[in-house]
Amino acid sequence: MSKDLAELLFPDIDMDADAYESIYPARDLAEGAVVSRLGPSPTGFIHLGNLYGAFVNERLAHQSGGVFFLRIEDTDEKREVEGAAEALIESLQYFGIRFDEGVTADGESGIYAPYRQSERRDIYRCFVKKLVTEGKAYPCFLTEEEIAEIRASQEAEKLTPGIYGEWARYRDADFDEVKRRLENGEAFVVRFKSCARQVSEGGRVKERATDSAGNAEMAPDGGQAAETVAVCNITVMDGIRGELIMPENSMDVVILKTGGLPTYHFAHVVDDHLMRTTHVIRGEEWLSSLPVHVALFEAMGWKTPIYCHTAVLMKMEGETKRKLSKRKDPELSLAYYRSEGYHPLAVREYLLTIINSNFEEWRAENPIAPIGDFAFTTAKMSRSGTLFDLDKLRDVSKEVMLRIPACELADFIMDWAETSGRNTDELKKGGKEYLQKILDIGRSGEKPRKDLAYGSQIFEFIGYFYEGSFSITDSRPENVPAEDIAKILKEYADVYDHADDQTEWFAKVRELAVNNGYAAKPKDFKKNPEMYKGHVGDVSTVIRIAITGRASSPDLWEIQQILGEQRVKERLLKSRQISKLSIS
RNA sequence: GGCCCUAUGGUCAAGUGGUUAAGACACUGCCCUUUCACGGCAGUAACUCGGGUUCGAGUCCCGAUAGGGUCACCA
Repeated sequence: MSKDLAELLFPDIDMDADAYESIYPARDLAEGAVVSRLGPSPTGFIHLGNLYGAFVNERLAHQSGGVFFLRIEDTDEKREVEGAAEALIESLQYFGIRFDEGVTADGESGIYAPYRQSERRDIYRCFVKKLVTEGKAYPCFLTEEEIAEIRASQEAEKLTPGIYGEWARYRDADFDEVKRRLENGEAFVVRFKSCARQVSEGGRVKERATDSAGNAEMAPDGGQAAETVAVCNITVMDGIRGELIMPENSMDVVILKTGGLPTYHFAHVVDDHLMRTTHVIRGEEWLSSLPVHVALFEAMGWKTPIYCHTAVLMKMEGETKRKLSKRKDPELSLAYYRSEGYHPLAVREYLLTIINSNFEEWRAENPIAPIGDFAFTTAKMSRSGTLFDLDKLRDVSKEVMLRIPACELADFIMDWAETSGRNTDELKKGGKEYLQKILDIGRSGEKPRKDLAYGSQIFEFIGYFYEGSFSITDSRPENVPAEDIAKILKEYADVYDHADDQTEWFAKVRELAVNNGYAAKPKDFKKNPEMYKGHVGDVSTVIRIAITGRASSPDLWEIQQILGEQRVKERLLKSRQISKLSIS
């Protein structure tokens, strides 16, 4: 009977489902090797959460000597966005995610192909046919309107909405009716028969947890110790969360849609079995459909993979935390970090600090080791929703930038400026070597500067090295009289010798300061403020503003060396002219 | 609303029955210092609540509360 039904539904499928076992054989991997995958749907938006998940998958597979592959889950034609898969691959690649197998930028690689679910249609249909044959699934002719009605009435009666029990009208429909409807050209979906033990079968007493001594009764205050519930519970071991107790699936969920493509639930079960996935690592939002997946694996007679449900990334909105959303948080898209110019390594490193709680500690002990050396564990993964912290990212980024040689950094900045649409004319004109010198200011030695965090910040930070973006933005220290400016600048220009080393140079600045009534050292000024107009720092600030346009900058001497003698003199002259104008 | 997950400073978090409850970011002050940055020192600030188990609970159990997730022919 069921066999006839299956034949009626899928006359075109004549392949034996078991044959797939040999087409997609078990992987020959060492004990303990993790096979994981990323299964994005190509909807065109990639946010930090995707990267977060990708890292967990990637690390777990690669550090165990396993395989990490990319499968595109494009079973929803309605939401699919043109070119989204390509963009996703490119983006993940930029942030350092390496796949061993699956969909690539220009095709596919691996023997478990195809890796696009839309191309695996017949495989799914073959397994659906098998389930129908075994009486574990059935065609359902409920229309959208009918389902909406059912839902409305269920809600009115405060019942759990869904297709189950008496509402599963076609669950036991007879062959002739199905045949008639099919001949009528009616559209159908295939639903999986829930085999949850229902209340009508006698119900079950919800099991209460027992303490280590075996005492089942933990409510001595007379509270309800036991409660009758609709279905039994199942227990699943989650790789991150440990033992999970959930109600058995009681819905007749759709596994094959009208168009002949499977739903996520069914597709992932078939694929992860056939592709020999050992660990399904995915977001917490999948937790509630876990019972469906477990039931599906059981019905298929397959071993369930180890599920690892990661915490979601949250965002602060007003007073409360909220899950990152595609629509509302464009600034948390991967594209944002790219356009702001965060180095991929920095984003990677930051994500790792929130993925594994002991990463920061490890990093402190191994300041220069590559990320790959860190032993990543699911046990150290956070279970609660994490708030994204931009301050922390920036801090991490500063450390990461310090580890990158100036030469590479210069290339990075050049590339970033180009791709993010900045004006790169001057950058190019100045040349890479010039940029490299600028980026390397104060980065060597015991206590290197940590000025550099990300592209757009750096671009702004080094602006005064380029004539086009150089302008005087800060004003002189308040205690320096306006008439002193031109005088200081003139005297400085007179004694300036580009060949001076840093000590010689500063000695001259100090002398100049003293000659003009400024203290040689800030401490002298603090002790006797009435004796001076200010101190050497004020004089340096005047010079600094003339050279860089700003009251604060890295070491002036180094800046002057990089700018070159001629431009230093030009800027001094220009400032003198401006200050004269402002006096008169 | 049902079900599920989560709960330590503003943020990320150590902590697995006995601690003066780590550390990092951020913040504040001081020191170093020609500015800024770096660095050093110091400081503000936390176990959601109520029961229970125990000699002893942040840690175990139950419950409440709060936040989040999910209840589709979306993944």
